Amino acid sequence: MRKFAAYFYFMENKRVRVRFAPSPTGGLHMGGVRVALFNYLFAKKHGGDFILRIEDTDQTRFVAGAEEYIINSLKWCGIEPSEGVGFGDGKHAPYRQSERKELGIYKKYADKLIEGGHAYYAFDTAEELDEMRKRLEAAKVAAPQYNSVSRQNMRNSLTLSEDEVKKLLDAGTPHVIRLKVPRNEEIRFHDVIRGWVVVNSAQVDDKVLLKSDGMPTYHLAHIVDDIEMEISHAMRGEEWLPSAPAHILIYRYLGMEDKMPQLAHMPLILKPDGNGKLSKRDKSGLPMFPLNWSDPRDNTDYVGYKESGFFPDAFINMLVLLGWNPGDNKEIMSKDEMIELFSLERINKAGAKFDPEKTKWFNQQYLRKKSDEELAKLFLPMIKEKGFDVSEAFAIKATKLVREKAHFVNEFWGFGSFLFITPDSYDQDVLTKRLNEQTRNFVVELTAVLTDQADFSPAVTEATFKATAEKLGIGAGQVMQLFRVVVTGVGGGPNMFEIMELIGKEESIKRMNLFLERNK
RNA sequence: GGCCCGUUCGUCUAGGGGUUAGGACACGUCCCUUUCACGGAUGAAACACGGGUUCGAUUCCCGUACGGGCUACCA
Repeated sequence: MRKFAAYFYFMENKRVRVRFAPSPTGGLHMGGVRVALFNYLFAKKHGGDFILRIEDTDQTRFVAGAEEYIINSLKWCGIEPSEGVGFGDGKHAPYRQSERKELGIYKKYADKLIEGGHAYYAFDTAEELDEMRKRLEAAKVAAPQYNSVSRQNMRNSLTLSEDEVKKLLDAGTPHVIRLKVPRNEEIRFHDVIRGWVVVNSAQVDDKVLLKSDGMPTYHLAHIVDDIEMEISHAMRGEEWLPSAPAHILIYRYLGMEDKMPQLAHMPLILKPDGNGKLSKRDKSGLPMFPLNWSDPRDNTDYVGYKESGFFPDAFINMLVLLGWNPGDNKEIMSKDEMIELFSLERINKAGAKFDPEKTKWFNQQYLRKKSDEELAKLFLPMIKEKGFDVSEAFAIKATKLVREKAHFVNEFWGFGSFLFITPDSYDQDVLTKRLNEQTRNFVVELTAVLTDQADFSPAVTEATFKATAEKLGIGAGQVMQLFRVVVTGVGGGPNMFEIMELIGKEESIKRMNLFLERNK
């Protein structure tokens, strides 16, 4: 408990404000959705704010349409920010970093660090940096990087004279601003999920804070924005853990450690087979994106969960349990229940492999909870697409029959096309096994009896079926599957007598006669 | 390579100094059922390894192994 003392202290004193801050460099991957989800749940749980900030500081990687895709994805998932790009500006607008850069917000902080002696100008060209790295590698330096040692041999405001620096600056020489990381200092920080983490500053490089195009890097930008937007908790992927010490230093040098959010580095989602971080090219057969995404960079179309027939609630339910659990054995949770049960302390440390099978199971669970009416609304357009103009009432009855074994609504047609189409072929295995003179006679007899029967309700037709079998001295079980093939063409499916009721007497009799004609 | 993080059934996980190590997915068997599915029952299946600490370690500590992440004027 002791380890969370600081955290609880924080909670009592500051309004919870969290953010999801993706870069518009491509479609929002399901790993990103999960980070957004955890932020959202935490904000809702504590009655706080959830902000969408767009971190578009890398102009070379900007992808048109990515921002809109992110917004649409969050909407579909029901993870709606209360503030930010696409969700209504709050008092901290703008929420796009490129726009904030125009306002000079980041430069101000970078200058403050320079003034304090904690950052410096560096004029090195890409070639010079490359050369440095090669030199260090050749010298077998364990960690070749721009740091307290190597910067002494580079062209920066720490090695150049004041006059030279001024001259270069006045001449508009391209330059960056780098963080001046101390040579040997223990940097200690607390992570809500991982506890205390200690890193020596010798491992941290002199990170670029402001790029030569005037844009801030992530390192500077997110800190400035988190301070200005009064972020209370910074939840992000584990891939940020190694740069967290540099971030601690920046807060410290800015004199704003008191404004630093609580850090929470979340475990990554791993590939289902083999190892490694889940990637957009995963071949598990399941989507990696919430919505269809056409990537302009590689000209590839990626299918989405939505278009694959997933319910958004099932999707986020699956996601929330990758690295978090409520502590009991509860697995199926509504969004409100997730909010109620969510806590940062119950997030795991280890990465979680994504399981496609279980993902499908979640969708099945949600499908089973929906009414025939709800599902029929989704099924009806698919029926019409196949060219069958049936009533909603018919679709509801069809849904009732075909829903049982389905994981997805888009499987309905495959499980019950015979409800709409008169079969033109029959399961040969069943015929080989079950069709003989005696059983064919049974079909002849049953057809005759049913033709004269007005009441086609399941109970009545079933009784007739059994009575006819008994009369001919055949067990009902002997002819049931054959009869199923007669009417539907296939050997499995929903209750036969309910199928007959739905397709109606006329169609049923027609199919039986058709079968007899085709199998003399 | 260096640094950081991690390691309970195949997978997601609960648990935590003394437990028959629990649940879920998937898999096997049985029951229910005209079939499939659902449901029910049941089976197989895990504390990475080695040292400590301790009366006792899966749980705490240290190593090792393995896995992951980072190592850009990308986020």
